[in-house]
Amino acid sequence: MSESGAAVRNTRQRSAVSALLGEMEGFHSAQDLHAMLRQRGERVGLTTVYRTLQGLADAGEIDVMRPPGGEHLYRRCSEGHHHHLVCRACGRTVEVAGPAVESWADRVAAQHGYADVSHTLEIFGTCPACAR
Amino acid sequence: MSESGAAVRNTRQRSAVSALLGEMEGFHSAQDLHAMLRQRGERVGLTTVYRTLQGLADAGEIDVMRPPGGEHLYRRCSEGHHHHLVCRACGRTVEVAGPAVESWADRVAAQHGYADVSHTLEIFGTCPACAR
DNA sequence: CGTGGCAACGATAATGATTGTCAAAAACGC
DNA sequence: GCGTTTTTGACAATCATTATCGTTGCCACG
Repeated sequence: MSESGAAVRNTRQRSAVSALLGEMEGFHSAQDLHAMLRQRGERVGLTTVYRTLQGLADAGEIDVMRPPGGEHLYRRCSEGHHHHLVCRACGRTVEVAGPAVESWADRVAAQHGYADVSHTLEIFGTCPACAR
Repeated sequence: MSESGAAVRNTRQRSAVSALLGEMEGFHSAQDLHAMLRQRGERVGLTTVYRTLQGLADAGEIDVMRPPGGEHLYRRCSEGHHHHLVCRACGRTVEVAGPAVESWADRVAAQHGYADVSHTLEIFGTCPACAR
């Protein structure tokens, strides 16, 4: 028992999910991803997909969105803190950064004495292609 | 058959839900509110509570939050656009306004050609009382 | 190279909030 | 009051997510 109790094992299924996320554009639900893995012939259980996605999300390697309407959507994103500009119609997503927003949120929270601050921000709109 | 067929009727149940929201502080789930109405002796069906809350939310009279963990939370808020600073531990909520954020969001969306823009923003932290 | 411990897997059942259904009741206009 | 139309509400249905638990396979160490 080494002191680095990571104990995260490298399994075929985990690799498959991670690889799939690497290729995909945009957000997809857990069940979507599961279906795609099946189509590819990868045999991965739905439970495992959920578990893996949660693990990746906890590790900060993917982003989670909870759109009104039910399912959680996951996506491999660039590193660092950023937010999303999402098309209501087609789902096309643009990553946006807003340093000013980050500092504003921290400042406002601090003013009210709140500590250990985080925030969520999503921008919705209709993209140029769908606007027509 | 008139197209202006709003026809929103004023019912005892609707008043009860609205009144309850007026007295409550903080966010509460639909099932919470339903239980409270029951305790008061008001006889309102759970289905109706959901419907009423949705109606109020659509009308912009209350705000909805979807915290990680499941249930939708509803709250009567001050009018106008604002966001929430929520304590992770006790749920205490502060309304905050950030005109700069609004314009930033609109500007960013416009830069990418997105139209009909809206956004959601929540700030989470630990309030002074819970920090100790 | 073999083996044992332990985490991960995965099929299935359980959970639980939300939504749909539809007959009966209540509101509103006249 | 009366008829029409909306609303109500008990219950069933939906459906994504989570828990369960026996099995499998990874990994380290002998």
